[in-house]
Amino acid sequence: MPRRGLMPKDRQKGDVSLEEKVMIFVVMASEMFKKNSTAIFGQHGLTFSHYNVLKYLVACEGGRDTAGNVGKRMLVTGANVTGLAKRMEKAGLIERKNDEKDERLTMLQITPVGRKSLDAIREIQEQHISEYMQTCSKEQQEELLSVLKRILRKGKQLAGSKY
Amino acid sequence: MPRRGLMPKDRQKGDVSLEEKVMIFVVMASEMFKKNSTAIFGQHGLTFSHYNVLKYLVACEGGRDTAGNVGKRMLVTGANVTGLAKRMEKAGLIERKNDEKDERLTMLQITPVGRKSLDAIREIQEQHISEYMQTCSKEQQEELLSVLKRILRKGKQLAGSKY
DNA sequence: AGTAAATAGTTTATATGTTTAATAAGCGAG
DNA sequence: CTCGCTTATTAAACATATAAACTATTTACT
Repeated sequence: MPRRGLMPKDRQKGDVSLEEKVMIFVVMASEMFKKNSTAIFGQHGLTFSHYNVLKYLVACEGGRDTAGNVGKRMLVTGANVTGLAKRMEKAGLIERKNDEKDERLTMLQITPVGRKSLDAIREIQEQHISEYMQTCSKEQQEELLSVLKRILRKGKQLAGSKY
Repeated sequence: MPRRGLMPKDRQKGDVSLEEKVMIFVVMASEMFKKNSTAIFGQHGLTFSHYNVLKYLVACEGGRDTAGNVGKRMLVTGANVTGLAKRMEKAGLIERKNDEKDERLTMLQITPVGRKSLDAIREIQEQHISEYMQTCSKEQQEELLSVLKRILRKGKQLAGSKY
């Protein structure tokens, strides 16, 4: 029987390689974390995306950045940011206004309400995350982070210049 | 100044803990992988969800399982499976029919077209995944998988009996 | 200055995914 | 045989995502 590609001879067609298992579990762990986080954020009127935008903005100079940069960070297209930003503005979490120097730019700025929402969530989310991380040592966390960073960088490479 | 919770004294309020960084990168790596995979699957008329359903079904006895079990595997609610399964049936990837023994159950079964789609994607997706995994050793992959499994299990715990 | 190209966002159309709540139908224990 | 449980579907509302077409602005070049 002919063998194709890189499949080890002890792995059958229907089996799943270690490599694929790793990526499957990256995705499943992520999905589970997102769902549990969304449940927490929802109690404070935020979606997972809302939280991440706020979390990013609050770390920016003046609590503001361009729509484009937010999109890059969130790994989504510009059209997406428009809708997301509008919903967040309607919820009072951010403000949108054009940059004074470059009128093409839409600046997104976190509002006091947005900061308050983040504050309300901070402790419980830290606790939530700690639950997951209790399953591994600090050293394992460091290594996990290092590997994930390399995986993400590779992903960006593969995606080209989209993000 | 009072200190609250478990925040180490050398971390400022706006900073991100190692623990949170790990989870952020789990999510970002997952999102990036999903996007790149979706681009590949899209060339064969599949979404990321479609692929995962097919991948699961093909490993099942007779290429079939209940809608409920598929939902559990995909970490989504039943209502979601209904819509997903309908779209996949319309695309000819699966068949839906009631179980003969228990008429409550909706069995989802992969069709020859579904199998062919999977076959068409297999090699390129294996190559795609290998690209990511070239960034770390087999030993690191084993450890990564082991940690992710624990994280996922913890996530399921936290979610209760939903999945 | 004037024009072309590049950049940033928005709009539109479409598809997909998601949750909650209400409903329907079948099964099984008593 | 009927009550309660399980399973799945439906419906409504909304969030997310993409591509393609379009507007407006800036920058580079002649």
